[in-house]
Amino acid sequence: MEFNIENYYLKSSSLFEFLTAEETQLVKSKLLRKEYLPGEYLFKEKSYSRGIYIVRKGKVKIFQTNADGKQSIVYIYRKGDYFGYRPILANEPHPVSAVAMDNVVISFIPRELFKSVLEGSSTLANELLQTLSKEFSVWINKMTIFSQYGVKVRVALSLLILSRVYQLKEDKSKQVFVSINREDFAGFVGTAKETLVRMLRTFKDEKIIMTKGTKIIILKPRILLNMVSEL
Amino acid sequence: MEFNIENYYLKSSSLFEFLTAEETQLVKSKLLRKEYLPGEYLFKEKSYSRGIYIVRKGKVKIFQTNADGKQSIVYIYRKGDYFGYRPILANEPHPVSAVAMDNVVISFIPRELFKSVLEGSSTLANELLQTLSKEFSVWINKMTIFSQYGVKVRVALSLLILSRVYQLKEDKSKQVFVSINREDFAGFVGTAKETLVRMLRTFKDEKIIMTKGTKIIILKPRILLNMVSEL
DNA sequence: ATTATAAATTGACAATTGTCAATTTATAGA
DNA sequence: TCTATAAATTGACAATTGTCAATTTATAAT
Repeated sequence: MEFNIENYYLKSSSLFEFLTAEETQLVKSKLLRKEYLPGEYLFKEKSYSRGIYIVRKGKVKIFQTNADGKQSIVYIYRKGDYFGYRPILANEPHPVSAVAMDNVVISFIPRELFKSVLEGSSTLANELLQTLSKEFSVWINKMTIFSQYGVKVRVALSLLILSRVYQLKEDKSKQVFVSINREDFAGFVGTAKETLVRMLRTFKDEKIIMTKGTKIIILKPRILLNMVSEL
Repeated sequence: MEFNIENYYLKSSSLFEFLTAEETQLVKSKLLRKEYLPGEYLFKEKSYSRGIYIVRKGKVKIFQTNADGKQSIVYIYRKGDYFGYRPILANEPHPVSAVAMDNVVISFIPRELFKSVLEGSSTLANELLQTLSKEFSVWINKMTIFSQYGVKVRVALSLLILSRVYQLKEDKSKQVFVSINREDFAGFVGTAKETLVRMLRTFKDEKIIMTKGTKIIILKPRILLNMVSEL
C-alpha cells in the first residue's frame, strides 16, 4: 500500500560532489588504489579505521560475527558506495568487518587526509550529516521488518534489497542477477541456510524467482512487494 | 567474554555543551516548554519534524507501526536525551512515531532556530556527526543480536538495555525498576506479548528477575549478560 | 472496601524455524 | 572429459514461537 523499496537500501553519492575543485584535486592526487581477492578482509571488527574505502569494482560485505561464528550481514556495498568513515567520526573501532565478495578494487582515502579535508569543508560535513541521517531511516525500516516478520517476508524484502544492490546503474532495464552464495544470503536474512533454501524453493515453485546455478533472477517483484507491504 | 552493554544503548549529552555562551543564550530564550499526557503523540510517522525535542521529564517511546497495527519499538528516550533532528538534517519525514509513556515534559527547539544555529556552528555539526556515527554502532549491534538469536536472548538483552534507560542518573547504586507494560516490552523485543510473558516467567522461576506489579527488578544481571555473550 | 475495566498470565495447540544427516549438483583443476 | 571438493538442496524430526481463548490479577473510580 505504502511500502517503498527506496526506503530500504542506501543510495550512493560521490564524495567529490561536495568538495571544491582544489579539494578534489588534492584528494584525488593522494588516493590509493587497493585490490582485494574474494574472501579477503578489508578490515576487521574492533580494529581502528585507517581511512575511507570507495568501491570501484566488485562487492563488499559488511558483517558482524557472533560467538558461534555465524555472520550477520548488515549490508553489501557496490561500485560507487563509500564506507569506513563512521568509526573515524565517532573515534571508535569498527563495529563490523568488511570482506571482498569477489575481485574488488578500492580507492582509499587515508584517515588523516579525510580529517583535514573535513575540517576545512562545512559542505562535506553537511553532506555527511545528511547521509547519516538518511541511513538511519533505512536501518530502522529494516529493523522493523526483521523484528516483526517471519522468514518468508524477510527473504522477500532481502531479495528486493539485493536486486537493487546487484542492479547495474548503467542499464536498469536488463534483468538483475543476484549472485550471492546461500550462506551469505542466510546471513543477510538472519536465518539458517537450510531454511533460506526452502523459502527460495517455495518462491521457485510459485514462479516468483528463477535460479541459474547460484544466481537468482526475480521474475515477479510485485508479488514480493506485496508480501512485505500487504499483511 | 567481550560483550559490553555499553555498546547497546545511547548515551545522552547536552546539546548546549557544544554551543558558545551567546548561542546557548539565544536558544534558551526561545525554548518552548511542552507537556504531554501518557499515550499522547509528540509526532507521527511520515510527518515532518517541527523541531528538536529535549526530554526534561518522563519517557518517550519511538516506534514504527506495521500493517497489523503492531508497534516495533525502536528506542525509549529519557531525561536528557534529545531527538527529532535527524529528519531535519535528512530533509525527510519522520520514519518513526513518538509517544509519551507517562507524564512528559519537553524543551522544544523549533526547526528554523536549530537550522540557523547549526549553520553558524561547526562545533555543533561535528558533535552531531559524532553522535550519529556512534549511534550507528548501537543499531548494528542490536540488529545482529535480534536477527541471530531467539526470544530468550532478545529478552535478556532488552532487559539489560531497559535497565540502563530506567536507571536514574543521580544514584546508580539503587535497584532499577523497569516499568513498562508487556505490550510495549513485547514491541521492544519483537515478539508476541504472550511469548514475552512466558520468558519473564522463566526468568522469575530462575530468580533472575522479580516483578512488583508491572515493574521488573533485575536480580542477577550477570546471568542475563552471559545469555547474550556466551553462546 | 467494591466493582468495573484493563492488563497480565496461562493453557492448548498449530505453525514456523532450526539442526543434523544424507543426497544431489556445481565448480575448478588435472 | 573426469574427478575431487565444495556448495546447494532435501528429508526427518525436534525445538521454538505465535495464536486464540480462558482465567487471574491489577487498577482506578465510586
